[in-house]
Amino acid sequence: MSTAAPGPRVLAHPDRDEIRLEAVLHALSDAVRLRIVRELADREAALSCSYFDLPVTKSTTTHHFRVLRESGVVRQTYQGTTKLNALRRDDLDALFPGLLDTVLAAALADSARRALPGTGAVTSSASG
Amino acid sequence: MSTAAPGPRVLAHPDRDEIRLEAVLHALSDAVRLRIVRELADREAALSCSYFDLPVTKSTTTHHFRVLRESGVVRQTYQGTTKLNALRRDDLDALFPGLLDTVLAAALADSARRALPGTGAVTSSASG
DNA sequence: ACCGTACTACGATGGGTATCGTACGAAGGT
DNA sequence: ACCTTCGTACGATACCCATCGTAGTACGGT
Repeated sequence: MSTAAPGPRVLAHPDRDEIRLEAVLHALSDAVRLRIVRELADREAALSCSYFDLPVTKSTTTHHFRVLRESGVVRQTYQGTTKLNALRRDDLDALFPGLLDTVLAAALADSARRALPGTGAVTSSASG
Repeated sequence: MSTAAPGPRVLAHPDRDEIRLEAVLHALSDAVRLRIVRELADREAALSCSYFDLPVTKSTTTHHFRVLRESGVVRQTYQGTTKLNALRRDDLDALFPGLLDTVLAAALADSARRALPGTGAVTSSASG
């Protein structure tokens, strides 16, 4: 006997038109999650959770993936013991054309910029 | 006598290269703030805080404007008793090209979509 | 000098959330 | 069967944050 229900192993995802912009932006406004999304976009493939080398524990990782899934940014599917994470690029692009790519480009620019101590460009502002 | 320092009435803004993507995304991930930013972009002008008819109290409004300012999304300047808020479009566009416009377009799409009950497009997902 | 308008500061509060540790469940290999 | 790997669930914690009300400051007009 299998005692009872052994666990459906099914993950709830928002439908395409249940995806809300604010939830997406919130999901992307965290450093760890942004890193995950960037990696997913770079690899252009579904990656397991353990693929990522994140500066947080496994529980926290689970939490972040859940936020990404529930906001509609990634789709998670079980593949044996591992769970594959794929960017919902089609849905995101359909709903918010260009948003993902622009954020990705911005993330690249942001991290590149922050890696440099001072490129001489003091920018401006704080003047008037 | 003016007792002491009457108050500099100067507001701290992040320098252009202190603006962080995550902070910007976080600032934009709130419905009230997104609404403010959309209005600012639509009017293409600096608007006073009281211009906005927001569903929150004045204290909360102040809070939201501060988040927008401290994240580098808006620039605030005093103009007599009122405070003018202007989108930092130049800085944002220089740092994250296209980000603001894409988010703005996404916000438009999102609110338009949410205004409609059901357009027939049941989307997909939730199938496997 | 007075008042009104515009915004701020402070304190409080409730809810969210990022983090952890530990214990558990599910799938696969030996 | 057993163990390992992968991920989840739950509880705890500390922090952040959106919200409010009230009291206060700054500026401009009368």
